[in-house]
Amino acid sequence: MSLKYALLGLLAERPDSGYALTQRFEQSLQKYAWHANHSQIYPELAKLAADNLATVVEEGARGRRTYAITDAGREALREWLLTSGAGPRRVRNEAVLRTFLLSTLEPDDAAQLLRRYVDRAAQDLAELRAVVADLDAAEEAGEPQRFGRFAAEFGLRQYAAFHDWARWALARVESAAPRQQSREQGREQDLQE
Amino acid sequence: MSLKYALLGLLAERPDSGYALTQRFEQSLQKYAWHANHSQIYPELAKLAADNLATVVEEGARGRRTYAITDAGREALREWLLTSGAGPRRVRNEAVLRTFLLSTLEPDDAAQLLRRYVDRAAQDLAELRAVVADLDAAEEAGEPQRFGRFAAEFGLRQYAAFHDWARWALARVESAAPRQQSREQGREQDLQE
DNA sequence: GCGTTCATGTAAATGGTTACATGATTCC
DNA sequence: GGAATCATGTAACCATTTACATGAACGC
Repeated sequence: MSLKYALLGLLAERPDSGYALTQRFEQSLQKYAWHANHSQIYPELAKLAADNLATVVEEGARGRRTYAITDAGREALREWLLTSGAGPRRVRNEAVLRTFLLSTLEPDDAAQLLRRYVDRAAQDLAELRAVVADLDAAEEAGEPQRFGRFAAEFGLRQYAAFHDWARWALARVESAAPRQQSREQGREQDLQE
Repeated sequence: MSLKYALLGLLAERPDSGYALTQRFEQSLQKYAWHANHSQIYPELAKLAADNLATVVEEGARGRRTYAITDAGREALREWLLTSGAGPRRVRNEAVLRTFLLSTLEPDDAAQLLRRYVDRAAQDLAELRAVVADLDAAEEAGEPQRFGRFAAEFGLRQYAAFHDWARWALARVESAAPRQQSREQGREQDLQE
């Protein structure tokens, strides 16, 4: 069900082809909200058109078909947003799963992984800050964008929180096993026979 | 693939039955990391046993079968955690999707929803803080828990970030359309002219 | 004895991924 | 003319959800 509304949401911002929507998915939604690839998107667009929630408004080169949201589509989207918030919050996020399970590792393995996470979060943060700076500059210049800026800010705060958490977790893991983090392996003392 | 490792991870903490694992899924993983229900978990456990990554270590009342992770299972889990971090980070999170799409609504609708989100995040935060306090108290008393504390701290920081984001978004939406929000709640003081 | 919780499963349908397939257009 | 990109689709497979199904044990 969610894919349907994700597409309606993207179309509510502006009309686009399946190809373009696939790209917008990759850019704005994939990392935080929802993922889908083209083989799912094309049939779903056909379904939206069949249900009169979207229509083909243009046929261009290379069989390109541009879809636009209809009034019925906009209403369906609004309805879903305003009413559907109550249910259970189910999440699937493999990266987070990995971080949770990391506490099942030996402290040295866990610390090694956490260091990688901290580094990568820092990188992600730097990239997003650049994106946000661009968006803000564009806004200064007059454009009214909304969707992208919200998403970027969300990502920014999420990554910052993750970065902080990973450093907190690393400190905990290191203080739990403050032995040798000098050599990376060489664990000799753990045969407590 | 992820379900397999999620189960191995839970079993790495302690042996449990399919029934108990279903509950642990609901408590610790569902909200942030991964979701699965019993009809998926039972067959997957059978598969783990067939692959010798887990074994039945006890058969109790009511057909209860307790599974434990094997050495091979522990090694498979470690392998996955240490090597699989590179791929694309795909996320499915309906709640976040809804927050992103909210910027397609009329400002008044969006503001109304955001207020709900702010309130709920505050509630979630309060609940988690209580959980964390309990965990920390148990730790003071000697128990060495690891998994649950990491997850709880993660949730805490995540909800805090979401709460902040929602308030930021609300301020933006309200300043974009500062018309009539006088009724509906009773907030009079926010025209800080 | 009756209701609740414990406990496990299977089947049908839906949702999602990966692989296969095709061809037009653009840029060089 | 050849490579890259644009553009759409289908099919087979795997993952997940929902619904159906059963019965033992426990608390009262």
